[in-house]
Amino acid sequence: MIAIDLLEKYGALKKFFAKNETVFEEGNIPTHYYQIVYGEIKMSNYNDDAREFIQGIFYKEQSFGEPPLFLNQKYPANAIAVEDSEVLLLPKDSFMKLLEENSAISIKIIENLAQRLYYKSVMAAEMSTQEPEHRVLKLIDHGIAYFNFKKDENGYLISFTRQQIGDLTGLRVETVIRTIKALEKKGVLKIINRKVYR
Amino acid sequence: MIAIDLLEKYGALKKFFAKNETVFEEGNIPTHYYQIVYGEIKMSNYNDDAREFIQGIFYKEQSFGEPPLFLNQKYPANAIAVEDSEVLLLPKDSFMKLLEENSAISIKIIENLAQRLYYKSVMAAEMSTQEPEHRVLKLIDHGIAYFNFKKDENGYLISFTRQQIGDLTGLRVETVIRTIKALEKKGVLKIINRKVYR
DNA sequence: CTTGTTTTATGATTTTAATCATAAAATGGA
DNA sequence: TCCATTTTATGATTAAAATCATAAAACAAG
Repeated sequence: MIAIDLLEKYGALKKFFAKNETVFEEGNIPTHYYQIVYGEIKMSNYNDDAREFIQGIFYKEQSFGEPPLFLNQKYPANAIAVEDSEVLLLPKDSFMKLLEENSAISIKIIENLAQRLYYKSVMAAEMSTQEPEHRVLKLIDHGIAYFNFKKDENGYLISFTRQQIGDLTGLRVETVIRTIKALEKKGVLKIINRKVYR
Repeated sequence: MIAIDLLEKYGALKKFFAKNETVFEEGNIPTHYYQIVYGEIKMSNYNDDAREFIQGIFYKEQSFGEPPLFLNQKYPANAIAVEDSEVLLLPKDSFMKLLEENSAISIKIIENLAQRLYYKSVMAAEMSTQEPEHRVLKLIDHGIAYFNFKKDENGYLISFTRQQIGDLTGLRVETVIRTIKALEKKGVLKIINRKVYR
């Protein structure tokens, strides 16, 4: 999102998070702007009986956790490293100073938030009113456009586990497995040794 | 959100929308920034079998429909006047010019988008993993904080119909009615001649 | 290479909200 | 004021996804 050297000019420091390590927790008050150098971070909630809902998955060059930072509100979800990752941390005050002094960055932040809001709007409508096949397909098609899925001779490889798809769509693993099978039967996607292609 | 005189300085014009009139439709390409002078506008989707999902309800001084405007993407939902309303329309080019020349407004836009993203995040987690009582209560408590619910001697009057609560939470009217009854029995809210108080 | 964990898989059963049916009360236009 | 529509309401039934149980395949860590 923001150029690394610009962030460092304002005092951002790199921090390493091992796989499964927590970056911040639900309920914490935000203190920093976070931007991934490399790796993969997920933001998720756990409900009363430990069921997970994944708010989003973020990859290199992407930022996360800004909304509560701007609002002085508690984090609504946890951020956890899905794999070994390096993240740039910039203290809030320095970040706000950076924004003030670089107006082009504000537009970038706006576009980024707008993009995430757009995704949430589309998925919210899907999750509330559509059946599993529709929901899973929408998530996959969104993933192709915005996550880093790679294309090969079989099509786009959907690099999510069935559990992750479930946690992103609010469905159970078994339902996702059965739904993906049904979608394959309909010919809208392929399963080649357990991997899903679209 | 943005001062009316500033908007008008950049060429914004007022437009009247009668109750139930459409402001814009899902699939349209955005051309203007919209800000409500007075009235009430809802944004919502209809799924394949005409079931509605309300993305949000907006009141005076609030703006709506910005995300796709910034992204040059189609509107993901319809905007309809819930009651007679007056809306300020500013063409996209003028709006972007306004933003460039008034950096403080960018921060306001960021905060507004952050707020809406925060709401969507919380509701998405609720809708995917929580039971009806939890979902309805979360919506009501959010409404108290961010919609214009009025407080009197009985508590906050929840000025949503049961149908609207259903369309905002992804539940059916009958389920909402039964859920509200159950919540009343538990003492977490009151029903005084069919009106809900919290 | 072995072992523990995660991922994918399938069948049977249960639960819960949706659906269907019906109606009284309230509201809003004409 | 009357009539059509919307809102709230309740009971019975159904459908669909969750849950439960179990296991093979794949993967990761030591």
